[in-house]
Amino acid sequence: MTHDGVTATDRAPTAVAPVPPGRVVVIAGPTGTGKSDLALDLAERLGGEVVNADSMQLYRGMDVGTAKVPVDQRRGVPHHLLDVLDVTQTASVAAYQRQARAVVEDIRARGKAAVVVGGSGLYVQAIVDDIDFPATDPQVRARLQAELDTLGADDLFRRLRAADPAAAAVIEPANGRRIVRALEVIEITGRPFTASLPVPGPARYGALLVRLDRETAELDAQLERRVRAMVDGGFLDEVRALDAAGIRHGLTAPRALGYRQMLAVLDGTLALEEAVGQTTAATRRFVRRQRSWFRRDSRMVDVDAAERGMVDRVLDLLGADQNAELSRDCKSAPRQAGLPDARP
RNA sequence: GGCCAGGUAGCUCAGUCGGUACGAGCGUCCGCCUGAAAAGUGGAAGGUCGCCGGUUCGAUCCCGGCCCUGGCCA
Repeated sequence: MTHDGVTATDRAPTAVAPVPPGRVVVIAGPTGTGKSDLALDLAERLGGEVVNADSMQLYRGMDVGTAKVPVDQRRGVPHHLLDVLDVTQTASVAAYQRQARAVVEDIRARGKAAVVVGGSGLYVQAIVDDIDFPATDPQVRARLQAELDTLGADDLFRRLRAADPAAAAVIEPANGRRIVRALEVIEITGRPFTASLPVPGPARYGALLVRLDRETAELDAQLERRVRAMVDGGFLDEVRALDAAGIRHGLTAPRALGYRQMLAVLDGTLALEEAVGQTTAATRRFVRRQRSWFRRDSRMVDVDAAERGMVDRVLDLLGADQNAELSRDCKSAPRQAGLPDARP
């Protein structure tokens, strides 16, 4: 874990409202909007620590392609949950949830602010919402996956419809991935797969949820520049090294934006220019998906990345919110029933 | 200048042996999302069928002219 000496005690003088210790702020939103920078600024001003909520930055060695903030640019602010997985390992939201909550709780216990940053919507929700992930079983999963490959989605979907009509009603017949998971859960737990979303109650830890975004045309142009800069910055070499490290044997890492394309370039099946174009296009599509994911969360506060003074703005929001936060903390606010409240 | 191929959805292209374009992929927009989530997936909106004229009850499809694109020849 990256844990360089922290000297964030000397904060810049500000006129914003004071922020109580132990606060949690989440910086979410589409990729390429400058979340990492904003998070770093906030952490610096708050004397806080950064917690990564980006599924791909979890991987060791995936740096330029994931736009991971280089160690020497972290300004001494401790960063957590970066470089915790080998590219051959499969990422898992449930595992991430446990680790991330433990990290956030540890930071709070030390009286510091936690700044969670990332564009992986489900990961952010896993920290802040009461999502309970049913267990998994590699054996069962592998078998179902094999059946999906040989029999096809239609066949498994029929099975799901028989086993759990409610789940079949919400899952698309062609979505093999979700069908497999549903069947897996049913088999393991012996209970129907309740394909229902968690009710978005108040965010855990009284977290402030910030949705950072910027105008589409500008963001799209920025993405194009960014992909180009990644390639100029040694993206291909990075992927070559990861290839040697066995990234192709991984399930998650080799499918990451850009990495898939660079691997094709190494194979000689894709021209570099083509790869750049495809990566940009895929990233654009990803941004649209991220937006539709975050859009539905009414708790989020919008911040425009083009706006000046974003940091003060967020600090103000944190300060203004403090009474609500304090009362929530002191009086054991009712969480949703049936779930362990992991707050310290 | 001559010959050939072609001009159909934003892009690449199907198709209609004359009767309201079953169009497809990509893109765009909107949505879904419970141990792979930078993954996986559903839907919608888009077309004066190059232009002008002719034949015909009726033309994107036939005829003539013109414009444009690519190739070949000179």
